[in-house]
Amino acid sequence: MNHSEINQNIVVALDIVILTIKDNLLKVLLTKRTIEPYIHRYSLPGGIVDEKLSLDEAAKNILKRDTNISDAFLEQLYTFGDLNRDKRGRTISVAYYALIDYSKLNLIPSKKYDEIGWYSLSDIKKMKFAFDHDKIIQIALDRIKNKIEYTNIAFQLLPEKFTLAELQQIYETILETSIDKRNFRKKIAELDMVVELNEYKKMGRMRPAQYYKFKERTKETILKANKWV
Amino acid sequence: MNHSEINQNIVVALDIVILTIKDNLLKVLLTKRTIEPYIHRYSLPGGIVDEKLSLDEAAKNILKRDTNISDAFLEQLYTFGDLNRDKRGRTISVAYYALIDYSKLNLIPSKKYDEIGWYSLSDIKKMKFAFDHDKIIQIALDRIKNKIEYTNIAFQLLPEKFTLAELQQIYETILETSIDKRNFRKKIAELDMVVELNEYKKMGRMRPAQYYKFKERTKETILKANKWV
DNA sequence: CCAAAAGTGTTACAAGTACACCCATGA
DNA sequence: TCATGGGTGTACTTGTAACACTTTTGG
Repeated sequence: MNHSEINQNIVVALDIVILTIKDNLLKVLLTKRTIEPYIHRYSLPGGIVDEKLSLDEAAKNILKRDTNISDAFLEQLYTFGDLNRDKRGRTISVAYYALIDYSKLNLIPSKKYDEIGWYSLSDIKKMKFAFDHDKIIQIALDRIKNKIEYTNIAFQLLPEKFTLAELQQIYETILETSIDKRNFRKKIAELDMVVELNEYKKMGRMRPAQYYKFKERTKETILKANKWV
Repeated sequence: MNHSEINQNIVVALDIVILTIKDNLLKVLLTKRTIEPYIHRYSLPGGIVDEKLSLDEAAKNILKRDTNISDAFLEQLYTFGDLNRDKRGRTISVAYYALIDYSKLNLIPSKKYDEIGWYSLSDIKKMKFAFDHDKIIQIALDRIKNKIEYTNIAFQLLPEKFTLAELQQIYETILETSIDKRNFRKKIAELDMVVELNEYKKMGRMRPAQYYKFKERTKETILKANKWV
């Protein structure tokens, strides 16, 4: 079969679940659609894939376009390919998810959207979404909840310098549990992934908290060794 | 943007890494191409996605077409979207992987292929592949190696009745380790996922081995609880 | 009675969990 | 001096790993 003979009518879109933590809440970047279909519903940042870009490049471009961030953690999530996802015609969406440090953020409003903003999980429960974007978000949340357990991706949500309480808060927020402070610190020390700095965060009239930084900021690392079952 | 105005020239393909275990070796189903491009190289079963089928349906169809199996474990793996994957034009491939019980197998030879067959990991190392199919296989192997640790997917590689030695062999083959027999049996018993049968497998002049079956044959189950880090 | 794989428990070690008090600061 | 979050160690429980012998069968 020659490629030019293929008469396949599928549009390839790409959507990104961009996550951050602000005020101890996990938040998703969403836009409110101003055009049909699904006008006035919320949707993920995304677009049609430019055929001259690889999927990873296309994802980077969208992230840059909507957040002005170009070095975040960005990973493919899943490809959504049900029929009738999009009323306009057959469309599959390659979904990605990104984790960004809120302090690095610089939102770029787009003409296409009248609202672009961060919404917490409790906001999301009440909202109506375009396409299957609620499902995409749910799968992204499941993924990060799972992945934070055995990798160091929590890094991506923090600035260069952070306190151990801040790091712990990231875990608690994502896993929706509380963690014992002493056990947490013991484990982090064992993992040998952070270095203490000689700087302290002053917070009102409390004892200042020591700042730490990650040894390897960018690289995703598997922390847990495999056991056989 | 109206869908009909989109002039995007990307072909959506779908490839499946079909895995089984035979003679204590993990094997992949491959075909040798008889047409250009990549003539005489090995490739995964797959094809162009029919726009009238969802991705999951398309994957099922291909699995059925090439193995005549319709109830196997089949899960989306990853979507490969680099430029120049296919010399003929821009193509992305939504890859799936499947685990099947070799004893259920009934290969359907296709005109398109002059050889369709099972190849072990040691075979694969020496072979030349079409497209990026070597990369796809590697990612499927990584996935199953990881997933066998915390789910019951090993089920899918065994027939209804099996002995504990056979189950253990599946784990040993996939994880490429040896496991202590007593510890393995203890763990399997704790997981409460198998039931003993009053049937025994006779094997020459050795003591017969008791047959077991899985409690829930079809459902994928998460076996390991999440810890916080 | 021999060869071959099936089957079975206990001990030692590592990892995870639970838990309570002192410290440093600014108001 | 007091209120607040930062910072620390130890005992207990659970899970994992190491290890050797008896059983059943057919030839």
